[in-house]
Amino acid sequence: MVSKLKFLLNQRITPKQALQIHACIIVNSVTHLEPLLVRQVLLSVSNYSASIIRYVELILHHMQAPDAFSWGFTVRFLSQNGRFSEACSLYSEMQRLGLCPSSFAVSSALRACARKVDKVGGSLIHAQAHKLGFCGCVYVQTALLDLYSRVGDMETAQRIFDEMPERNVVSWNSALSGYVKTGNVKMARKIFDEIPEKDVVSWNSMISGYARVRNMEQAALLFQQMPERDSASWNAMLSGYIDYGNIESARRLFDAMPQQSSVSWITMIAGYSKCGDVDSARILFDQIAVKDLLIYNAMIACYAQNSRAQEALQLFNDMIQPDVDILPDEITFSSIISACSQLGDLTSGFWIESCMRKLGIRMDDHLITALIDLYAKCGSIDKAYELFNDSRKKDVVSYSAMILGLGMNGRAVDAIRLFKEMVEAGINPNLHTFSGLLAAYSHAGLVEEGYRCFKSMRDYGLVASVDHYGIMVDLLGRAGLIKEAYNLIASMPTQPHSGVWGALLLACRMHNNVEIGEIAGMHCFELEPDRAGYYSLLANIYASAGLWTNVKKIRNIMQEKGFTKVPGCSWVESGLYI
DNA sequence: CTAGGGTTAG
Repeated sequence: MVSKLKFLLNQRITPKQALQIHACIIVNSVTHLEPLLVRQVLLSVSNYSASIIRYVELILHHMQAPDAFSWGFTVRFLSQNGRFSEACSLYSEMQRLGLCPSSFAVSSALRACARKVDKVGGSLIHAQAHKLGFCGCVYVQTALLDLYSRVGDMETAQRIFDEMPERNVVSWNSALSGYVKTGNVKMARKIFDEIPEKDVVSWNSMISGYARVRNMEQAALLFQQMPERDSASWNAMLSGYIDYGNIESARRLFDAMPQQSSVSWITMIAGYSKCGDVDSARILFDQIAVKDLLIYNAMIACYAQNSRAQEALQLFNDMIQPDVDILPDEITFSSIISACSQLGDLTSGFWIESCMRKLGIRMDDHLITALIDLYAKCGSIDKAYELFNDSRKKDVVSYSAMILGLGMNGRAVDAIRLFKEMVEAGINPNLHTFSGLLAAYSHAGLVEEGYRCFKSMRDYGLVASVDHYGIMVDLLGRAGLIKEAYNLIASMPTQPHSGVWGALLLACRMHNNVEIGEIAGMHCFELEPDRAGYYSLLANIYASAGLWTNVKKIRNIMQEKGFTKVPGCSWVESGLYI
């Protein structure tokens, strides 16, 4: 068996073959493998990142006594392929086994902590590197510099940088990107100007620094001045224009690029997604000759974020077909679960969960939160609660999902309690949190408390969005406080959308208020002329007041517009309410 | 090995 494996490994193996080797190891329980052999397995498969990562870890765990090299290699391998959590846990595991990490493993583990923005974990490794005497190694120093830069501790980063006896261009660039990431363009520029030999990465970092603070003029200036541009330079400009909200400029740049990379396509698709232009995103997507996992993820996310759940699921289905055969990852599933949640489709939720188990997908915080939302929206509030309670890291997103779910399931008291718990835990609520909380008050009909809650948003430094006003109008309107609801709309700092006026119109129908109902109706007609529901609501308001001439007028308009049937109960489905 | 550009949850 071992000799057979050895033979295979001396060939140039493909990912599929590597998988077969792995299967052999498992099936035949070859646990007495020599470290050398496993080392070769690791080296062979490391050329095929994405789909093979999970197996590397498995292989390691099937070795009898892996040596420090194999552990270190695996840590580096995982860290370089975006599996930061796995890299960190393997790093600590090798130490529990009494193996001494090399500077190789240390810098990889530091990189993993840096990317995870895990300052505590990173500091522990820092202390350890110190003890092991690795702090004189320029790679370790640069990794430390990068760690503190990424967690936003620029004082420590600067200190490490100052104490470095020798700096290479990577060290300079790490410090530079630290200031770029913390939004300190001034210091970034200072570092940039001091770099003895700037390379293309230095220029790119500085460009994205300007792009980050929306200074596209300076970014464009540097872009023109730089001696050579690579793909990342163009992409930095591209994402700058997109964050700036200037999709047209982004597209012009995209079309002018000498060569679009995978990153360019993804940036562009995400850009269209952000401004709601799903169709343009799809047109781009279809033009891509070779689509990888991240491109599928971007397009699926685009559908999911723009309420086109059905298409998200369809694309997911396409990508797992044998002719495409791309393995989905955590990010794919986050979007897919969100899509199922939008459809209120618990059945496909179960299917997705079994799919994830089959693929060995790890439940990360994003996935747990997505599942909480799915179960909560589908009425399985207890299952959602279970997930929430079991989750290690509760943040503002998972709390918000849970609060929203409780409110929707008529458990306003629990929602309010959870909100208090969250604030006491030192987690700051955001706009999403208040959408859920206000909706809970609205469902429970707690007018005064809801209004107080709405007012309290300011105390958290939050400015209510149109949607929050919509919920408040609904809350007041249902309680019959039509005039107050109307005044609230009048006091809005931004233009109300049709949802807000629609909520008022519905309240007027419930309480038969002709005067304000007319105003609300007119606004609705103006904002959404082709929605029949608004017309019939106003007609009903007139009818209830016996204003039959007005009823007739509305009916005539409806006929002219070709609205034949008067929708009765489509209001909930039509999305006026969440 | 360490640095720059991209995809995820309410």
